[in-house]
Amino acid sequence: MVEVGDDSGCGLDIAFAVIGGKWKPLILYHLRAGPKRFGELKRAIGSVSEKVLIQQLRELAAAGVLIRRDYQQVPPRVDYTITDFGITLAEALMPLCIWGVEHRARIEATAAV
Amino acid sequence: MVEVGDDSGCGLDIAFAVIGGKWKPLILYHLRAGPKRFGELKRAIGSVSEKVLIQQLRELAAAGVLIRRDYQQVPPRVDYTITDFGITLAEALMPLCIWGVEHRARIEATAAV
DNA sequence: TTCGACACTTACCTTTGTGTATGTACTGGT
DNA sequence: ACCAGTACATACACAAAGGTAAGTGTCGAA
Repeated sequence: MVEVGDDSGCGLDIAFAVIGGKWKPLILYHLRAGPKRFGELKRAIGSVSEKVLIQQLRELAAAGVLIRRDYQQVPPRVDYTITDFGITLAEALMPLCIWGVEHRARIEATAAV
Repeated sequence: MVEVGDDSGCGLDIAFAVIGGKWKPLILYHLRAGPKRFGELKRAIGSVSEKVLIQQLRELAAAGVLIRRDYQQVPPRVDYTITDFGITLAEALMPLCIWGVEHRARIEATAAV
């Protein structure tokens, strides 16, 4: 879990305490469209390991941005739903999303891809 | 340097390829107000080490979000200025900043502070 | 009856990121 | 003569983050 650091004046440290984690922004992104099961998320993201996916889902749930719902069935059935609180975060993330799309070419040209 | 990963559909991977680094968002935040010298940034941020600050400044410069200006003086005088491109990124970061400020109390209560 | 799907868990290992400590070349102040 | 400040560089060390591979228990399909 990422920790809340020194007061930076702006709230960036707080935001990154929640979305800091390789796959967390992507998880939020995918959950905006509606609840997803663990396996669905895994396939949607692709290159994430099960261990880390679970771990980050739990941390996001602990922060209150999503909810884990267990249907108590066997074989197991679980899904994850974004909360209203989580939606506010996902929305704050959208401009970055858009920025990335707009500048993808430029950044890919710069970075050691 | 953070690498550009798989195409995630949204542009989040691109954005995080640029601002991924513990102090990069904060550097951008401080440079919005105008050019700053290395020492000024260091004092402004506080708990960053010189090594990492330089490193992240160079990476941000390589990505084109800021410019390093060397006055060729001795003792050395250098400052860092955000570019127009960098400003677009800093602006895309603002909603997260605001989100953090608004939800600071809630997150600090949740996190292991 | 063996296999895959489901949603995990655990132990271990590697990579990445960040920090510490020290050194450099030069100057201005005391 | 000595120390602080300037903007770094470099070697080393450490911790966190992420990945790999294996195992869990139950079910239904082949």
